[in-house]
Amino acid sequence: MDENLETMLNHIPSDELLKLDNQLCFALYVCSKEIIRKYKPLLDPLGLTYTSYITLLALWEEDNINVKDLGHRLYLDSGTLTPLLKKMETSGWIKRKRSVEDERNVFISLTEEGFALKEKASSIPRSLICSIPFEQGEGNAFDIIQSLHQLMHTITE
Amino acid sequence: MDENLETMLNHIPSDELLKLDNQLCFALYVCSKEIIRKYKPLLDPLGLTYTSYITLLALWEEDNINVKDLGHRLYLDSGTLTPLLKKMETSGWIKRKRSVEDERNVFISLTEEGFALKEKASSIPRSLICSIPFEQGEGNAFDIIQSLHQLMHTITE
DNA sequence: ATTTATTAAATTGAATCCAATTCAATTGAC
DNA sequence: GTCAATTGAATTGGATTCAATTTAATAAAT
Repeated sequence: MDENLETMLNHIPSDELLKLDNQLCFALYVCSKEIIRKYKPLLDPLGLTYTSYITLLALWEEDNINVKDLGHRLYLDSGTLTPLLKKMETSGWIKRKRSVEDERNVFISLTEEGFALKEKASSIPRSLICSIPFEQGEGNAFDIIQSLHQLMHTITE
Repeated sequence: MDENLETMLNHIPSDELLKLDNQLCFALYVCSKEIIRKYKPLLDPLGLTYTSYITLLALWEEDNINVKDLGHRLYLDSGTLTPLLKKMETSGWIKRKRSVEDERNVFISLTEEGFALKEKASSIPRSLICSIPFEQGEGNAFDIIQSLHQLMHTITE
């Protein structure tokens, strides 16, 4: 079995390759949506959406970062981030401040409230993982995360 | 190492659990978005979006299905499907027909054009998998799909 | 120095998605 | 048979996302 992937694929009929359950994209898409849905009841009480949550996760690790770098970290562009960050500023969790050295840059920093939210959010990852009834012996969350990161880097070069 | 997951989690500091790269949701979310982006150049020439593509995949497997069952298959609700299916009808790929036995049901069936599109789409899965430079020895697309399906079922009960 | 190119954010427009509600048809309870 | 509950689609409203464009600031080229 030392044929390469391409050769291997040519031995699989197109009909099989077109089945919904054989699409990597569909499996990712469904898992992503469904797991994000699971966060909702945990985030709602904090007034957070999924996107504002991951933005805070990024800022709790690295504060005072410009929109470009934040977007690079979160795989989001300014079209998504600008309105989100404006809302988060209104909510009082972050400040947006244009750089004086280079006025093209807008730096995002946490407010006291934004930083304090970390405490309240600290139970979320545990709650979430525990809410997923992983089978014994089945690859657990950590294993899957690792595979996905490998995939993520493979996809995005 | 026969402690359960919950006990294990309690030995990991909250700070570690709150890191962006340790979130299962974020890894899924990024992989999902990035891989869907990779489809765009393949789908654009056929006039398909990602959502209409997976809808056709479902219909090529099972034609003449009502909106509810289609939604169940695709993990989408009528709020998403109704406008999508109307557009796909306008494009000439499907027909929507209200059932006479039970007028609450709308059945979706492929037109000749919709069925014929399957030929043109048949190269897409191969093109896509080949466009991802999987490392030797790394889990390949098929392995990941399998893990994700397990996860999908675990998440959605 | 002036012009050109590049960069970072912001804006615009289209598509997607979900949650909640509405509406019509059907089923069930009595 | 009538009223209430349920069901399947459709609708509405809000949020998210990306692609493409615009604007302003800076850097580079000549």
